[in-house]
Amino acid sequence: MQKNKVIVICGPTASGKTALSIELAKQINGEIVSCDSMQIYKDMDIGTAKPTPEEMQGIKHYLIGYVSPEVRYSVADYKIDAKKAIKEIIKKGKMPIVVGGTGLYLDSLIYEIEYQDIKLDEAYRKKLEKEVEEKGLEELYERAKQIDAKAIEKISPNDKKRILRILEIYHATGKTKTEQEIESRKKEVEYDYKVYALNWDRQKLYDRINKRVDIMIEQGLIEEVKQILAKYDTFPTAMQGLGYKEVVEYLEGTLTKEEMIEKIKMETRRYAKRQLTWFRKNKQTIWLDAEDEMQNNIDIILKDM
RNA sequence: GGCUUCAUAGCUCAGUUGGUAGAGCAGAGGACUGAAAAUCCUCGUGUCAGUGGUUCGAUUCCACUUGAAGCCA
Repeated sequence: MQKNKVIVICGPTASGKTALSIELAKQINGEIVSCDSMQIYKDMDIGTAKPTPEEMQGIKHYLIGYVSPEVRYSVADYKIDAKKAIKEIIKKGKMPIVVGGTGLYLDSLIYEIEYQDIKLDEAYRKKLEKEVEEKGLEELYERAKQIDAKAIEKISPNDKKRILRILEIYHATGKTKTEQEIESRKKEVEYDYKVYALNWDRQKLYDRINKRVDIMIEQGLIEEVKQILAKYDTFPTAMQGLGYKEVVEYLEGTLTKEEMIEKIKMETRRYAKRQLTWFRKNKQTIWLDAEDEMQNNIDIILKDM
């Protein structure tokens, strides 16, 4: 049986994914599934560059602004939500278009990675964090090495997050990370994902990022952050968002306004670089020249259909 | 106008008791399976301001020039 096609538009931040995907959706009767770890949150609109209703032009978007910033969201949640959205779109007889820049989330779809149904053990993570402080990361690194020597080969002794993760997986499931990863890739990929990535001359992309940050400030990013801080109490992951944590530093007086703006620009440029590294890894990806006419790129996508 | 100090990587600065130089930041490349807009790894040749002089050899010492900062008038 032929698999259903799912179009994927990825690329670094500020590369024009939104505009291209909406135009494409209009031409092929599509609907859009966002693949963005920050646009999922409510009330975080300006800083995450969510498409506005006007921009959407009536095209339905899924997985945008539907989670409270107080919720701890993860790739495992995303996988479930995105698959559901894709299924729904196909059921309607429309074409699903996955759009976004979060490489980890995207991989969960295109490689059909299966996550076991386990919750994060907050208490255990806190305990580990405390141990790091008291005994040092080295000791936990050694412990992780005992549990899963293969996984630790690829992990730096400084990579706290991944070292803790090895311990957490073992604690929660009794399995090693290596074992778990093998199991997670057993299922056949359900859809025929066609992955396109937008590419820019680096300097031009950076100019766009810089300009976009200035616009976010003009549009009221600082006010948006103030409102979120007033409305919610905790931010397990949402405050990792670029722009948000820097505005918080500014509000706390750690940074001047100018320093804050420069820092957001710089961190966003680096983020774009990391995104490009991620997307370059998948050799099936078809790269589109974002500086070309939009319709030319749409035609390239249409030709493959 | 006089005196003093400074001029080294894109930026901030070390350093060479004379044998052509190295940190941080920026930047580049990479990794990535439940925090991922996160987290982590690797990568340092540049007329050592310019022109002369001393010297086997000058970025280093000397003179002058240019520029910057400070002090005195």
